[in-house]
Amino acid sequence: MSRHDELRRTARDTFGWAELRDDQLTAMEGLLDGRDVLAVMPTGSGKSAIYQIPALLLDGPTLVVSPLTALQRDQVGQIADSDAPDAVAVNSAQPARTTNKAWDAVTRGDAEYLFLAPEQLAKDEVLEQLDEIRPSLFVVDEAHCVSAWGHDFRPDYLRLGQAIERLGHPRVLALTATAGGPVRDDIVAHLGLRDPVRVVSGFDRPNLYLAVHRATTEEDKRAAVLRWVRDAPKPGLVYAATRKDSERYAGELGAVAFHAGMPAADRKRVHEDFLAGRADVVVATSAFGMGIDKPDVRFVVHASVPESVDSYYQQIGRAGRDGERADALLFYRSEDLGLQKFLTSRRFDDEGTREVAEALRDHDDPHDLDLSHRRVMNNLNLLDQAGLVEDTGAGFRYTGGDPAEATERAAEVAAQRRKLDRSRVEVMREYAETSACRRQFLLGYFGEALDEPCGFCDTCDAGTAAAQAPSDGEFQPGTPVRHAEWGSGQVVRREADKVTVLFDEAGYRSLSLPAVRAKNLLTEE
DNA sequence: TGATCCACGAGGATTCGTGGATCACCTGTATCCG
Repeated sequence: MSRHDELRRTARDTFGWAELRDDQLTAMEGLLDGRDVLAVMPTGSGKSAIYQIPALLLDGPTLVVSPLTALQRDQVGQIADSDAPDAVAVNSAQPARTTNKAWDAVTRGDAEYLFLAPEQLAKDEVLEQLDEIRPSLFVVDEAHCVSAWGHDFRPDYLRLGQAIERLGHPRVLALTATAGGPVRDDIVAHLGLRDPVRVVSGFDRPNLYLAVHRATTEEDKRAAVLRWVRDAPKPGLVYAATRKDSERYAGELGAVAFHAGMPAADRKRVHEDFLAGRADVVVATSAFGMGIDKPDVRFVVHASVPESVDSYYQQIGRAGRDGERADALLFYRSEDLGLQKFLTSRRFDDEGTREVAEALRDHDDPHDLDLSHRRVMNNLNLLDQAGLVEDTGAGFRYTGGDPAEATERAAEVAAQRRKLDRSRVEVMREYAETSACRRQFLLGYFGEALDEPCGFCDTCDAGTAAAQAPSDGEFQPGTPVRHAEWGSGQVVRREADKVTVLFDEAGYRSLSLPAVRAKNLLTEE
């Protein structure tokens, strides 16, 4: 039997899936060949199948790293409903007895799938257990979290690469629904994927109507949001930048709020009410959405600009999954970018970095310092990225010399990261302010070309998009270029008189084409 | 980064502009304690 047939038969007999698509098969075959795989596919396109099926054809259990315990529960339940072998989860929220039973089941081979959060893999005893059961497949679900959260919020995400090595580098599958080029590279680099098979399926969501409503004052914007949402067909989602704002809009709209500051029980209820259709409109911070797969969401409104196109695209992707028309509308004031810049401008933790460097130099465990876990890990990650720390598997080896100098090198790494974050905010500005086709803009950002303006966004309707279409073949997206000051980079977008480049060091920059031509600012490489 | 508050001072009489200080704040898991 051919491998395709074998995969298809397993899909049908065990999971009841009648068909597998080509991109799913390509990714699965990569795994069966022993390759690492990075799969970027829209939600609802059967991403989980990519590991669930090969897992049954490979010897040894499958480890799935997933960011939320709620998602883990859903997945365990979904597998339990199929004819596949058992799935179990290990996390801090369950009784020790349940965790012990889970480990036993995986060790004995009774359970095939083991779900964990990345924080579990930071624990020695967990890695020892995993070393014994020798997983044959290491899955990182929602892999954009490596890039989105690993650099500050959940630093254990950046340690997954070391965990993979420590387990003898089983084949690795990284799965996500949103990742532009730099995010993909970040995932590959931090997980240490070896020459991975990259499967990227289409980003376009042609049934989403893209539009931006510009406002000059906060009051005007607020009134416009309220007016629009009241008249819009429901259900829908409104994203606000702050918790306070989410509650205020919810109050004014007679809708429900959702943010991470709410009690867990309330959050659960909002989530369930929205899915069940008991709540028409949820006004949320970025906390809402992961794991939401509701087909008939008619709009995703942003009452304030988010911090990157990656986040924006992920959030509007929750609309119109049924394929019917849905609206993705951004209410924009350029002043709102300031808040995002503030939020992404983490100050470098000079003192903490030096303390961690000193502890490592003296062969002390940095976790014994009087610093939070997050602070220790973030500084450790910075030192690692500056090339001053080596993970030997048994612990960290410090190669940084003088801690004061090491701190300076780490500061440079942090500064570069900040530059990239800020330039990502600037790309959001460009999306909001462009008169070119918004769909071409978004798809271009993710490295996908759309030859003609889409005809289904506000700039196309206004007739400005057509005028912005580039007239010649110079500086096409994907072209490697060099700039005297900003070094090397890659073109990500091209309009009639403007080109946007992602520079390795300086982040995203937009340059005026007449100036580029007149002063010969960019050379194609 | 940007909004807001307050003190201050010119110069005018309950005004108005300026500058400095202050504050705003998105994401989850694990662990400990009562």
